[in-house]
Amino acid sequence: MGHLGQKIRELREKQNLLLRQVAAQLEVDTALISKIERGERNASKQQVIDIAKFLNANEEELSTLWLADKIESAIVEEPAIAYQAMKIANKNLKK
Amino acid sequence: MGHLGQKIRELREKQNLLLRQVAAQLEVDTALISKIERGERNASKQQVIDIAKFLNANEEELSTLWLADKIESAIVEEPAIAYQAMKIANKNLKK
DNA sequence: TTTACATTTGACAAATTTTGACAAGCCAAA
DNA sequence: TTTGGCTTGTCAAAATTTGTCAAATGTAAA
Repeated sequence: MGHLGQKIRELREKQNLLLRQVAAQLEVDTALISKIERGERNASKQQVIDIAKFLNANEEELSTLWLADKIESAIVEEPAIAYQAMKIANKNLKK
Repeated sequence: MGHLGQKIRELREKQNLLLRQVAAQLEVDTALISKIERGERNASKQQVIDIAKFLNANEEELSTLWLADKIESAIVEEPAIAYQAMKIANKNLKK
């Protein structure tokens, strides 16, 4: 787990930014950003938006990773039936 | 939303059982079963198992619907990116 | 109509989960 | 060593979820 966190870390390091700087921008503790990057905590939707902006990243891309993490944490306990369940969920999405 | 609830109601009515009877079996209030059937509340995993047993239903089928509901509620706010996110989640599921 | 149930609804307290801060700890580079 | 960046564990506050209760609503028979 941690698609979003991995991506954030990658983006942040590529720009030589410190956790502290991202944290300041979002007005949260450094520890929280650390946890988000390592997938120990989930970011809120607003935080994803703010991070995307600060890191000059594509907001939709980050949001997609964020949602993927959410889905993964929903299915992780039930891998055997996850695929079928996603098929059902996806089908009804189209309506 | 409410794949599981719909199915439960269908099974229960086909067997001419009352909410009260299902509730008694699960040792919960009738109102809760009503809410589960109408998708107003989520059942716990254990409740899904107990209901499947009591209604002589396929446990895996009900669990799948239960998980589909969970996934749907995760993606419902982000329909535009849901498909892509599911693809990512599914990909990592295989590992 | 009344009556008798079955179901639904809304409000609520209790329980659980999530959230973010804080402080202490770790680790690598100087 | 010290320094600076990151990580970790713990905690209280906030938010969400859970199931119950009582009242409301629906329904079918008498």
